[in-house]
Amino acid sequence: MTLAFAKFDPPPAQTLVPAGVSIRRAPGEEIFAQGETVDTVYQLLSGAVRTYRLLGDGRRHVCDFHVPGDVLGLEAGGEHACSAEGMADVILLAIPVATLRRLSAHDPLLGQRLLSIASNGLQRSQNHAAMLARLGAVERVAAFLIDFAQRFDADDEFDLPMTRQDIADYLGLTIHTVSRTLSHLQDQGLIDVRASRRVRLRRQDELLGLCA
Amino acid sequence: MTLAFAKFDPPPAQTLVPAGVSIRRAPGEEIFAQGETVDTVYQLLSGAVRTYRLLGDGRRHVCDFHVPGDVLGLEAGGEHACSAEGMADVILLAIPVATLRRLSAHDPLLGQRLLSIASNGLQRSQNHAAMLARLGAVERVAAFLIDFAQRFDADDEFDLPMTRQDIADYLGLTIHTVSRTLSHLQDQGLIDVRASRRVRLRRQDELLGLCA
DNA sequence: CGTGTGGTTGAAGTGCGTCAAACTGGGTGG
DNA sequence: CCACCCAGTTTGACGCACTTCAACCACACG
Repeated sequence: MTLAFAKFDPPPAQTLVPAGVSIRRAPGEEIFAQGETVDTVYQLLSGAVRTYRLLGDGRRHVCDFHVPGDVLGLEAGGEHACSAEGMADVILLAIPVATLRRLSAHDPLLGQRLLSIASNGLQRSQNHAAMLARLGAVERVAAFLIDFAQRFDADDEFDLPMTRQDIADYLGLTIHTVSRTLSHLQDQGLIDVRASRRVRLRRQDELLGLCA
Repeated sequence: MTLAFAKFDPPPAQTLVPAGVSIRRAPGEEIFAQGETVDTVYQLLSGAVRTYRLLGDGRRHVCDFHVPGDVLGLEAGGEHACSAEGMADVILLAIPVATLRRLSAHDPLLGQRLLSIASNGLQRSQNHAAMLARLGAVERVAAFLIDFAQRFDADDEFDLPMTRQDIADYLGLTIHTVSRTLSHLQDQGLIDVRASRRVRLRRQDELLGLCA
């Protein structure tokens, strides 16, 4: 658990609770699945995770991408509304909900912390919904790049841990449109796609201007 | 406050806390506004409320419609991410966040209640996002009608408290598409639009089948 | 009876999806 | 070392669903 921290830089801001065990997952491996009973909550220590839902007819919707420090699986009903998978090698802190409930019964601060995590998730989801409802393809891709850069790296050049299909399913587009839009932004000189997974943001201010 | 309950049937399941004062708002009147500091949380006692965001260029996105019993304004950061307005005459219970914080410090059950409210909101928002990302106009309108009927009324005929523009801004469509889609569903015999605001669901099962 | 707000409907335009094909880089085996 | 393969990606041509533009309609209110 502390070992997991040691080799990464920077370490997650803080662990949710001084409890739980760290687990490891390979890329593409399932962490929890849509419909499963929620008995464990996870905090991502390193790597990157996607959460997604499968619709009735097989269409996929990526709910969010998660970075170290994020808490996953803190959900309302008794069962998970999303599945979660690593997009790279992933280390997580697994915390039984029973433990969480027990601790928060005596620690109002933890309760507030959990509330704040859920509220933050709500806010992210509402941003996401607003984007899907009202922005065009260029605006969506620009918003995605800006958001990703802020959350993962804060640098202006970085590697994307997800495929074009993941991005498309997150943005409500097809891989074709995502690919075309990235090419388009490159033609405009706003970004460099140095390799399919490696991107440099050249005019972050202009990208931001595109996000409405 | 109890007076507010008395004249409505059924009354909201339960009040959040035995505190706060009831306030009244006219249709279209603001309850709180995007960007304002969160100093009060509201529980809707009667009427119907829309929460919405304005994007940079004036486009509007309706985050959700709220029914009696719903809690509004429980948000993460220090400020509201949405504005809230009544769509009809509205009665709300206004609870200072300071009160809420004080009570929840000594009542872990309240903390869990708040967490569950926020998680439910998150789940609704994720459903909403998935719909916006992946469903077509007919599916969106069908999903909206089914959801609304379940939450407001549970009957198969009801009045919509919102305008076509509200629905369009909620579904990520234009009023034209919403109107056309309703006409289309009526032509199929799935619904009756008895007046512009009054709808009857004739084949709820088939509507449900459209929602993927 | 005139005016205004909200809703419906038609015709034309367009942004993204679909279909189809070519490309790229990494891995494997001959 | 090269031939091959394969998943992921890019790009083009075309079609369609939804938007846009433009009327017209319905009902409430002064």
